[in-house]
Amino acid sequence: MPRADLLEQIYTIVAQIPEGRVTTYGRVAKMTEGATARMVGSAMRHLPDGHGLPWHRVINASRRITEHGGAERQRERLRAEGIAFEAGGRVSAERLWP
DNA sequence: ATGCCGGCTCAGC
DNA sequence: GGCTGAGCCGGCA
Repeated sequence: MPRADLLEQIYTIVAQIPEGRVTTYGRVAKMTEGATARMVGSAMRHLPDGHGLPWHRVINASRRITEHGGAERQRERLRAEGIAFEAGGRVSAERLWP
């Protein structure tokens, strides 16, 4: 599967995450045909402005926000959608999107 | 071609 | 739950 197609699949999947729900890099990766969690993370990082994708709804397998440049922004966006963080900065498992 | 690093994961302790 | 190491992927130097 060519890299461009995987990227397209990643975008399509991320675009489907409902508001107020989250999913993980690994889950998104598994829904594609061959992408790895790292590729998903990389894809999210290089998103241009105004893409409209809910990149903030993608968190790591520990159900936490991976520390990086825009981590703060991501946390705020999620909170704005009504997503609460449990002790340890974790997102409730019920918020996970299949 | 070679090597290193990444918004990651998972198996093993 | 925390720490470590491998994974064998793509992008970039």
